[in-house]
Amino acid sequence: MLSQAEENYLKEIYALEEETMQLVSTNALAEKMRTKASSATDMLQKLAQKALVDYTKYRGARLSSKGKSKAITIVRKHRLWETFLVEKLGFNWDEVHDIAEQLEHIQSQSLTDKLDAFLEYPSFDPHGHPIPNVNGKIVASDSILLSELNVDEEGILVAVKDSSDGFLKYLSKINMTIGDHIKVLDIEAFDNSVTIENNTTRLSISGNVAKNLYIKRL
Amino acid sequence: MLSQAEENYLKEIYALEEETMQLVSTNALAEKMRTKASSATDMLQKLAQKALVDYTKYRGARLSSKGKSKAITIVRKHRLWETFLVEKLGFNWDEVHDIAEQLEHIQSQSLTDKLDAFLEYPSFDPHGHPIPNVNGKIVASDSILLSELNVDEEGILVAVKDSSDGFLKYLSKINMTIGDHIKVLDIEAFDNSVTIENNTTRLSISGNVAKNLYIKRL
DNA sequence: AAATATATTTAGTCTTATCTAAATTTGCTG
DNA sequence: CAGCAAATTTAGATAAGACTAAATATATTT
Ligand SMILES: [Mn+2]
Ligand SMILES: [Mn+2]
Ligand SMILES: [Mn+2]
Ligand SMILES: [Mn+2]
Repeated sequence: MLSQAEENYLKEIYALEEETMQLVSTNALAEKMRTKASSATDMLQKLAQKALVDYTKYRGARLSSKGKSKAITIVRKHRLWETFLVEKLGFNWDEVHDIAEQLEHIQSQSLTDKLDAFLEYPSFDPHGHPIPNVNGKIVASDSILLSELNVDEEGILVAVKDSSDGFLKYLSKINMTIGDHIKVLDIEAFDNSVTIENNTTRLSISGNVAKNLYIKRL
Repeated sequence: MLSQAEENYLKEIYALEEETMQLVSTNALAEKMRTKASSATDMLQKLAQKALVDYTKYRGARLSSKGKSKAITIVRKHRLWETFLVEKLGFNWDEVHDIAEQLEHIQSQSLTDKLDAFLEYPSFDPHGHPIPNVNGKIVASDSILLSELNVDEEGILVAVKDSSDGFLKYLSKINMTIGDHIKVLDIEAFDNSVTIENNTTRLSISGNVAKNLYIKRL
């Protein structure tokens, strides 16, 4: 059985691999885990020892198939719990991450499966992220970042990239949520800020914000 | 914030105090925690240091009011989660203890409160044990053990004392659950076994079983 | 290709929670 | 009340996971 620390590292290695499509470096991992490079090295050595990652000294690591399957199980639990917290307990989408960070470590296959059934097998969590099914299968997404849209293009906001408290609270403040219909009205060349129309409201968002919103083209 | 180990010890000290109404001894605590006396001593010293227990070397320990309130919070969470698992997810009452043993350590006051509301503020868990309310208040019980009933007395099974898997599975097997109407037909003097009528069925249970069933007299 | 900068690993320390073995205290018995 | 047994504490070790400082490897510049 894996410790919570091991599980958290596996999940982060998985996320970094998906994001960069490259070997995960010690520094990148340490930064995400908010720890020191030496700690990341220790953990990579241990995970390699347990055959959960393929790790080459000084070069970086990637998940083994065993490690990947563990990581997906944890992601599945995390997203199911987030969905439970929002759908059943009435939390806001910006309140659930830290709680799910704990709940994802509860060890019980039958609990996960019954929770999944109770929620009626959801495909996406409150942030629009896909929930792996019981076999670890994840629905492919053809969404792109809002920053990649051109003027006059439209789409539906299907997910956020950054799901930090701060970003989610900002979105709530500007009244933007998953499912919104968005149209690009203008793009400022000098700072990449984007003027959009959303819910018949016109507003301007920074380039950084635009890079954290996943849109499905209409 | 308390570690899981500290929380588990606090909960067990609380249970032992309630059960024996005496100072908790190192050996008794170690046995319940399935650890060694030296480990229990270490933990008692740490808990005393944190003012969660009043502890006198060689004499034993009792919870401080701070420690008791922590313990009750953990018991509250444990029993709320057990109720959730049975009522909402469809687990059997003999499957939930180990999962709740993990869930009780999730840190989030608002989660506990929202879960309580979602379950409509239950007063008892699936084993008939009272659930402390948000202020730590526990409903007093006037139930007695089945072993204390005399021949011809009747009552309702309101709770189990032993809530181990094995005991609960046994009760399921003989078709006995919380809420059953039970009448004592006969008591064997030589081994304290009890013949009862339950659900119009007559059956015999051992003295040990009778000592683990809480009955409310009719 | 050497020099420098950056990334990574290693060595050694710390804390928590466990254990075994040894020392100490308490409590009971003769 | 002395002596022994049981209960409890202390001492010393171990493992996980973190940290700092030092060593080493890799990458970038001249
Ligand atoms: Mn986590
Ligand atoms: Mn999410
Ligand atoms: Mn527990
Ligand atoms: Mn219970």
